Amino acid sequence: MPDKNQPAPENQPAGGNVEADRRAKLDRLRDEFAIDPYGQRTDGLVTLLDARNQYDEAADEAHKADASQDNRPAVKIAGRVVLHRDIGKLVFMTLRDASGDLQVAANKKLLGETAFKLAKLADLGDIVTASGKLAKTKTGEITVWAEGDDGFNIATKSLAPPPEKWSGLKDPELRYRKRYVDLYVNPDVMKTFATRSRIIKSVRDLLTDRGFLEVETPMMQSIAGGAAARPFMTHHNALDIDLFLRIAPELYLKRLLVGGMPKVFEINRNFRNEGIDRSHNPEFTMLELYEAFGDLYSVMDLCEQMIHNAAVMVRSLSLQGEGRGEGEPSDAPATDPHPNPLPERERGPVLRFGDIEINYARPFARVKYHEIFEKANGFPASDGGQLRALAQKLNIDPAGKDHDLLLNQVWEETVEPTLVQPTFVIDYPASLCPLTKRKPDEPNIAERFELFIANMELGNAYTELNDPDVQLANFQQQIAGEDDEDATFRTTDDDFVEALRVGMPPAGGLGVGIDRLVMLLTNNRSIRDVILFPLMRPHS
RNA sequence: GGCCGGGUAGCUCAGUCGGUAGAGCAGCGGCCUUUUAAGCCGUUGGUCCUGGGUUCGAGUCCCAGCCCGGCCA
Repeated sequence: MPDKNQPAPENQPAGGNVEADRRAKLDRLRDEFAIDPYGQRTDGLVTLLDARNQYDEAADEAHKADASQDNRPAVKIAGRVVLHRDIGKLVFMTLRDASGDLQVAANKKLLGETAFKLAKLADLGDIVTASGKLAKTKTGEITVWAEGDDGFNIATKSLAPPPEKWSGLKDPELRYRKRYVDLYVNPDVMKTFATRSRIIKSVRDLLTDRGFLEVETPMMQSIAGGAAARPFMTHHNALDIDLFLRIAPELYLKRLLVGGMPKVFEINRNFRNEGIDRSHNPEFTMLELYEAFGDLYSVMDLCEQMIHNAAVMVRSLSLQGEGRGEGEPSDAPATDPHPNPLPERERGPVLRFGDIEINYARPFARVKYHEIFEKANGFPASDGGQLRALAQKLNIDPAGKDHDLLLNQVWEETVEPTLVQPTFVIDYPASLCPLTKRKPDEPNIAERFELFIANMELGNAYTELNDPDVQLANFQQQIAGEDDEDATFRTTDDDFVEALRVGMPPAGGLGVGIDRLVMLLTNNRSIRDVILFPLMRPHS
């Protein structure tokens, strides 16, 4: 056994002597206990939640009354040690896995000598296995009482010093950089990402049930089209060509409609070389879908159903959680400062987002762009004089802007803050949406909607433009009209125009920001809390 | 891009008026068979983000920079 009192070695690793102490234990596991501190396959494990649910109160009571009666269920479990209480000949540990926490007791009388020594040797952060019977302690805690020669083992030694055991890992920078620690230290984080996976599955299930085909289109494109955004650039060596990471899959998905796929969708990453803030990460996940012979309204119904379904699913998850005494939204206050402003209607789940509650009952509100402007501001959107006056009051410079552009800036300032509950805004001015079909009887109105929830723009949809001549003219006008540096990235996608010449059926198209949807449904105010590894500047 | 806040032990945080760097947890050495953040005794551990400056003396004051967060555009 190494001398514990010897001075710490030189070249101490970061973490003071903690890692050195743990490396000494690693050596002991190999030399003294002859076990592999990095483990191997283990069959027959159950999750900590499953183990807890197998506890049999009657069997426990019967055994306590008469020790010769023992029908208590036995389980084999694995988990990370998050608490370790050594009281001599008895050691209590709290293990954690993705399903929850469970206490293990190592009793010198029940365990083999080696297994008991291992239990005393285990450190916070080690991944251990235990097998034994389920029984409550004096204080009523359901506990696995490890038993036998193999009743306890260290499956993976952790060398890194763990975070503080009840304050946990709080520093947001460390949480994002060391997400692998954040996930096990902060159970709400695990829950958010489990819910994220379920939300995406819910969206995917609805679309595949409706006959949509899931496809993958290029992320590396020689022309970055389908949106107005600055792309990332890269280079392919063998072909010696510059490529862009895509800013949108739109132009490829539409080519699939041309080819005869009637309903397609893609859930995948887009990349935009722009700023980072609470709602923007350079790579983010979008759903885009296209439905041949649909239009704005067909995809509106689909969008509404999709978000409603996801909210119902999340609500049911949190109700299950409440049953076990967990599952409240991560930062829900202990006492509700805004008691029940909305009754939970039979059809509609209600989910908290920050201080507000969002009711996802169908149908969502549908409002016209101009009407809601007038309602918010008290004068018609067509009134240029009042519009300019209001713009100045809002510190928006009207110089050089045409009516609709100025209107939209004022609209964003004055109307968006009112759009809290799920609301489809329709009848956008056509000049703001050059890539959208016009209403047949109102050429100044675009067949477009945007969906707002909690003041965030969540979805955007069009009746898609499929006239190749109009599309080509729009490309050319867009390039001619812009002389900022972004314009260097804009190129007419001739092949896309060629595809439209082949003929794309009339179609509805929809885009939904998946990260924002997850933020809403999991009550996280920052996109970094719903992306596992948000982009951070590298550290030395 | 602008403004504001933060960066001190592995983690969570104190640090007064500028006067030799602190606590809890973790770690290490002990004691302990029903603990719940176990407890008790002892104890190790510091590039105070970086670089300049002021000063007899800087974690603290000043300047510049880096990183993170928040608000705004």
